[in-house]
Amino acid sequence: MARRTGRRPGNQGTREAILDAARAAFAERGFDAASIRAIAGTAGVDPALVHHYFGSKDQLFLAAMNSPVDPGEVLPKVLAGGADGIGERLVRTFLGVWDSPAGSAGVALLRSAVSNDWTARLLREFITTQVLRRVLDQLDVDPAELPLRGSLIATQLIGLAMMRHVVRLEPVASADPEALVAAIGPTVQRYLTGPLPT
Amino acid sequence: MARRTGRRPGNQGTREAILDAARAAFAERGFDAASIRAIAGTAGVDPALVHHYFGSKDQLFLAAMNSPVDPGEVLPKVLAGGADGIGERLVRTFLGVWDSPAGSAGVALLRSAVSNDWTARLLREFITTQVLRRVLDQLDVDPAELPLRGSLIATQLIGLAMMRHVVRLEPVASADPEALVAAIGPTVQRYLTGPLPT
DNA sequence: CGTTGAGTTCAACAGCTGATGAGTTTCGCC
DNA sequence: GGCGAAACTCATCAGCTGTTGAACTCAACG
Repeated sequence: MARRTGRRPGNQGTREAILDAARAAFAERGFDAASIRAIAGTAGVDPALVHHYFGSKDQLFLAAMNSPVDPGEVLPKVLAGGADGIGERLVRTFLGVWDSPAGSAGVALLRSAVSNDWTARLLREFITTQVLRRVLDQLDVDPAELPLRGSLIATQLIGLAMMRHVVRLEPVASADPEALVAAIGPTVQRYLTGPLPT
Repeated sequence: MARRTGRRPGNQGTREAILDAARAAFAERGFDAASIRAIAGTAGVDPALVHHYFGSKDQLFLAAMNSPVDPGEVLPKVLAGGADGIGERLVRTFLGVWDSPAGSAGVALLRSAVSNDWTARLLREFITTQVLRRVLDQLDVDPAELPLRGSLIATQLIGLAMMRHVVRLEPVASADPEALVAAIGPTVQRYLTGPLPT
């Protein structure tokens, strides 16, 4: 079987070029406002080719988000050190991720989740199943308390990302990362290990 | 002078109906995604009438935001009690505002600021000139430290609003307000009066 | 009465959107 | 060389967008 003849070239990076352009566009304008025509334009490609590769705008978005985001790799290092000082380590790692290439995917996800329903669901599921679940496995937090502690941390960290990378409110937008770690780390620490209201 | 003849009826509330529909639409979909046609539709009015009253979509947005938001009224009560327990009072008042009619304007502003540049500028200026300035006047915070303290508070509070009213992550989305006050109040308190990193 | 002008509607413009399907080029294999 | 298939382009569709200008309705005034 497997009669495979015909053109099978190295697919010389145009697919990756489209994904890069898509990530940049989604990060800058959000899912709804980013247009396939503009993405194809900066990738130097015909708009129809985007559909040829990815089928629909939704699937293009999913493909652009899936590749660079991988909490399974970075989270264990944060959790391995135990509960002591985990707040500061979490904030430091969090800030690092947003300044990396994966950061544009994050901005895209965040921007899109605000104006588009199904991307918001995507963000929620990412937070709950990809992040909170792993924390629960590694750290011994009371499973009954984990959702509240986790979403409290989410309010602080998503708010930090919003102000620093989306709304760009100074001086947080261009503050030294370590200053933010020192200021916000204790907050996260308290949300994770401190007392909880009844 | 003042030759005013012709029809001068009571302007029977259609203008307010348009504003209400606009606030709801902007809150639910954001500035870009909300359409004048849809707004006119739920207001039971022809789309052209919206332009007749407000001129452009931008001006309609401004008109819809201006009426219900007034930090000059609620902030003094929060600040009057002095620095003791101001964190909890701020969070309590903040949550109250978002659950009031003014909350939909807030959601609209927040949603829009993420995907639209000039509404983001609007939100930034609202935070800095309407909120932080008044805090500076009433509380004796070192003016040099106020911007950083203020924007740290903004990360926490905007993050709270995002999670509770936009992304709707549970259990924060439907948590008892007083539980959130108890959990987040100390954070705000520390950002405002606690030590600051160099 | 008739004029006036605000309230309101109709029809249409140009521009953009995601998507489709047929057509063309270009390569790898037999 | 020539066949097959992947990479890629062109033209086009229907639908939506904000905005415009002319037209119509109708209550109040002189």
